[in-house]
Amino acid sequence: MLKMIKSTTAAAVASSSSCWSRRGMPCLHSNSTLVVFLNNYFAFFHSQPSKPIKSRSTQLKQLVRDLPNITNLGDAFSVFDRMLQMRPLPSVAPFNQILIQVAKLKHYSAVISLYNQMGMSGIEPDGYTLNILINCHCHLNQMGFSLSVLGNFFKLGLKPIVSTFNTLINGFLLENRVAEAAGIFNKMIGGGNCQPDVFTYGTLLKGLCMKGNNSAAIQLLRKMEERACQPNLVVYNTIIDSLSKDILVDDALNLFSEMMCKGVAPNVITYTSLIHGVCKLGKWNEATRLLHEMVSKNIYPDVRTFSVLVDTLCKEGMVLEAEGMVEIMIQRDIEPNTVTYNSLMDGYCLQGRMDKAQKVFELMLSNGSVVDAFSYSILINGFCKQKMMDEAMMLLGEMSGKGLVPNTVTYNTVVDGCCKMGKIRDAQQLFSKMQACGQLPNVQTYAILLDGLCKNRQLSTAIQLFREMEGKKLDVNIVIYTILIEGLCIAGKIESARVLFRGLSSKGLQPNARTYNIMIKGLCIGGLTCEAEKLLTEMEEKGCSPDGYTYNIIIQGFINNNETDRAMGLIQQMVERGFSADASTTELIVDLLCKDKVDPALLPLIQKENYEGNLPL
DNA sequence: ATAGGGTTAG
Repeated sequence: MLKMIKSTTAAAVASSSSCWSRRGMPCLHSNSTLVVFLNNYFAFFHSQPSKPIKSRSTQLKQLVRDLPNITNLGDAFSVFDRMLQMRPLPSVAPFNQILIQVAKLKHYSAVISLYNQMGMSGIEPDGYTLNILINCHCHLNQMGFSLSVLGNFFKLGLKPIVSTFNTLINGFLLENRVAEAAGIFNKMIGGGNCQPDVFTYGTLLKGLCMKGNNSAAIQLLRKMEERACQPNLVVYNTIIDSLSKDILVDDALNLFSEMMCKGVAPNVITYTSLIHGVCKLGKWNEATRLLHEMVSKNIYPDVRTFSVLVDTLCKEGMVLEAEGMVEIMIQRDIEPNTVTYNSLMDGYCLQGRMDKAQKVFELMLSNGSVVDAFSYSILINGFCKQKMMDEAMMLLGEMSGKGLVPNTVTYNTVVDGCCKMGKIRDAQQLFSKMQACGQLPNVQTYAILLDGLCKNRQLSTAIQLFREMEGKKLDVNIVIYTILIEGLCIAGKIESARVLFRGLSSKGLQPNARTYNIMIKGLCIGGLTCEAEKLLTEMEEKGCSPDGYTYNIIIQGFINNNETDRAMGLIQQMVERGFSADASTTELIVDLLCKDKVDPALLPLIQKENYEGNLPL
C-alpha cells in the first residue's frame, strides 16, 4: 500500500516539481526580458562567487530529491518546517512525501500531527494525503478516524481509489473486525467503479491467514481466479506461509507446485516458508532437498532462512547442530543477526543451560548486535523456568536502562514465574504494574494468573478475575475454561466443574484433549470412574484422540478405586496404542503386584523400552 | 498485500 502510494506520489511530485520551477523562475516572454534576467542573474553570482544562493525552486528541487532519504523523525520535522517557510508555499505533493517517510518510520501519530500543521498553514490535502492519513489511523487502531477521513474525500470533492479501500480493509482486519472488512470488499464488488485488485485480495487473504482460516483463504484465492484477477507471488507466499505455519506442509507443497505450473516463480520467501514447515515436522531431509532446489534456481538462503533452521533445530533440542548452522552462516558471509542469536539463546534456555545462554547474550553485547526486548524476554524466561526469579527480576529491571520496554509477553513470563513459585502476591503486583506501565494484559496473562490462583487454592479470586476478563472484550478461549474447570476440581467442586464443562459447546467452544483429561481426572478423584470412562469414549467419538496422559489418569483412577480388572483392560488398550505407563501408574501397578492382585506378565508390557520395538500397528 | 525469535491450561 505504502509502496504504491510512494510510486504514484513520486510521479505526482515529478510532474508538480516542474510546475514549481515554472512558478519560481521569471516567465520569459521576450528576448529583452531574457537579457535583463541573464544580466541580473550573472551579476548576482559574480557578486557572491564564494557562496551561491540557490533560488527557491532549486532549493525545493533539492529538498524533494532528499525527501526519500529522510531516515529519522528530526530530519523529517526540520525539512517540513523549512517547507512551511517557503514562499510561495510548495504544493501538497512534497508534503505528502514527508508524511510517507514518517509513516515508514512507523511514527503514525507524528504523521497526524504534521497533517494538522499542514491544515493550519492552509495546505489543502489531496487524495494521496488522505490515503496516507487513513493508513496511519488504521495502524493506530483508530478506525473511527479512518472513516471520518474517508468522509473528507467527499467533502473535498476527491474520489477514493482502490488503495483507499484496501487500506480500510487492512485497518479493520488489524482490529479483528472481519465483518466490516468483508463488507467493504462486497461493496467494491457490487459497485462498478472500484473493483478489487490484487492488493485487495492480498490484504483479505492475510487477514484470513492471521485468523488461521486457511480454507477460507484458499476459497478466496479461487474466487480471485474466477474474477480474472491473477494471483501473484505475494498472494501465493501468504497462503503457503500460513499453511506451513500450521504444519499443513502437503497442502503448502501442492500450492507451491500449482503456482509454478501457473508460471509464478518462487522466491526466497516462498522457500523459507516451506522450509519452516518441513522443519517443524522434523523432516530434515525434505528441508535439505528444498535448500538444494532453491540454490539450483539461483535463489539463495538468507539470514531469515538460516534463522528458521537455527530456531527449529534449537526447539528440537539440537543446539549443537544449531551452533553448526551459525558457523555455516558465518562461512557464507551471512551475518547472524539479533533473531538468529535470540533463537540460539532460547535453545540453551530450553535445555536449562543458562550459562551458555548468558554467553550468547554477552556475545551480542560485545559484537554490536542489537539486544532487543525479545532477547531479554528469552533470557528472563530461561531464568524463570529454572526457578531463578532473582536473576529474572534483575534482568527485567535492567531493560528500561537500555531504553527497552518490557511488553505484555515479558510480563507474562515473570508473572508465570512467580505463580509457579507460589508467589501469588508478587504475581498480582506485577499484573498491576504492567497495566500501570501501559502494557495491556492479554488472554495469556489472564490464563497465567488464573492458573496460579487456582493452583494456590484461591478459587474465589480466580473467579473474580475471570469476571474481569469477561468484562473487557477479551476472547475467552478453551484454555481459560480448562483452567477454571481444573480449579473447580481442585476445590472439590466436581458438580460445578461438570456444569462448566457441559456448557462449553453453548459458548461455541470445543473441549480439547487437555480439557477432557482434566475433567476425567476430576471425575476419577471424585470416585466417578464410570463417568470418566464414558468421557474417554466421548472424546474419541468427537474426534479428539486420547493421549498417554488420558490413559494414565484413568488407569490410576480405576486402581485407586479398586477396579483392577477395568484398569488392566485399559492398560492393554494404552499399550496397543503406543502409550506407556508413567512413573505413578507404574508405581501403583507394582504395588498391586506386591499384593498379588495382578498377573506379573503385565509388567514388561507397560514398560516403554520393552514394547517400543514391536508396536502393534 | 508475503518469510525468521519470547509468554499460557493436564
